[in-house]
Amino acid sequence: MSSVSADDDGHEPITRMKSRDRRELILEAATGVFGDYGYVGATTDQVARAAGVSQPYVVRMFGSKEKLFLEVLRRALDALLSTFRTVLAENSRTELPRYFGRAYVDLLNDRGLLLSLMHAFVLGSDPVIGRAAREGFLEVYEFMRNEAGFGPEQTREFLAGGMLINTMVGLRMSDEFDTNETVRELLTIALPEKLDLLLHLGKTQRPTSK
Amino acid sequence: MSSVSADDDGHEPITRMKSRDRRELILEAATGVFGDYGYVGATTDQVARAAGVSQPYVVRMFGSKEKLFLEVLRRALDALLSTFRTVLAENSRTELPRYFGRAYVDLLNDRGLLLSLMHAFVLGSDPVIGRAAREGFLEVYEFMRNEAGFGPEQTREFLAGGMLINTMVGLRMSDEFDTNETVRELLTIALPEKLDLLLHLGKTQRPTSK
DNA sequence: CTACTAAGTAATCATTCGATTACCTCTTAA
DNA sequence: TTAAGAGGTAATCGAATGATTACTTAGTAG
Repeated sequence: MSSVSADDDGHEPITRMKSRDRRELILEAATGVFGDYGYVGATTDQVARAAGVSQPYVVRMFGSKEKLFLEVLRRALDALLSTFRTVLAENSRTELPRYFGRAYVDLLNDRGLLLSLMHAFVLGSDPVIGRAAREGFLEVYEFMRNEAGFGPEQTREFLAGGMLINTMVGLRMSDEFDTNETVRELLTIALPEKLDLLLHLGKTQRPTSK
Repeated sequence: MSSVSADDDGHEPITRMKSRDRRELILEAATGVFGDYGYVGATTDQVARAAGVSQPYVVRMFGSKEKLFLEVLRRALDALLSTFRTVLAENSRTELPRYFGRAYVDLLNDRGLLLSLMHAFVLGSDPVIGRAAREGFLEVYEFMRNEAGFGPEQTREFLAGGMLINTMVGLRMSDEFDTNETVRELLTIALPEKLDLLLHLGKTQRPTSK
């Protein structure tokens, strides 16, 4: 969730914002909340609170919870792809996989981003979200094959590694890092360098109440 | 979901069963439903209908939706591990990875089994389900390392490949197989042989109403 | 037979949640 | 200065859902 004023509770001088800016704020908050609870599990009220606005405002601004999630998904994919494109532009072709890997793990800094993606990837049965999720995954696949010039097996390896990382994150496996030897082993294996990054995201904050 | 009398609607001579058997039936139905809609998205009523019993009966038999899901998760893990143990016992150590891979994909025959696992793996933030899911994943990891004798990198590769397959299934990517060239490419790459199996599971049946 | 137990349901309740409505109040252009 | 539009909320609604309660009825042991 937003690192600044996580619990934007109370009624501090809610400064009026241009709706574009407010929209941005809400999308960031929503990314965090959807990442933590999933599409179905998250409530528009949680998003509203995290963004410091009222629940009806969230719904009205995006039309529906579903449309809000679709925007979150879209933004997450854009962030992922644009990150990769930057990496692609700044590095030589050799060693590219390693750099992509690093960049991917770096995306964990944007709390909720990869988690929201992950949640979308499991919603294949949903008529509208499922379609969007499939198309999103395919975009990434096509980027690898066509833009980055990865071969089939190289692509498979990369995507598979990414899904393993996603799973570790989705499971909040890092929460158990210093209490469980096996977890340490697993995470060390699963994360290509950058283990420290995962660990310093802070233990998953658990809002006790919805 | 159950292949026989999928929609056990109406009030056909509901033969009374020993509760052990009924329990089994409900667990199978629940595996399918949870696989399709996820823990939060699935309703106890959907499970009940799929099992051909009333909703209160489902809740009473398992205590709560949460406990029901935990049992589904437990069974899925047991099925996975016992399958692997069988493979392990029947084959020589060399070529083991390939056989595990096949066995894993074969598990797709048990509709909902891998999907339910996948759904659990994304619930890390849930206090009780998250813990169970982490422990479950660790069981699989430890099996690979200790029982199957996989090395670290070999284990990583295997788990990563598994997560990629899970993602393809969760996304219902195969639904698009014959309408999208890229999907064909992706699935061919992602699935080590056994592609046909994934394709013949039947297009995800979509009950239009909950 | 009969009475008891286990299998199973109908009815209904309390909550939760997304959405809608009706309203308020800043900001700003003329 | 003021009207109007944009930013924003309080109140509330209806549907969905997990759970509970109070029953009914099929087996089955004696």
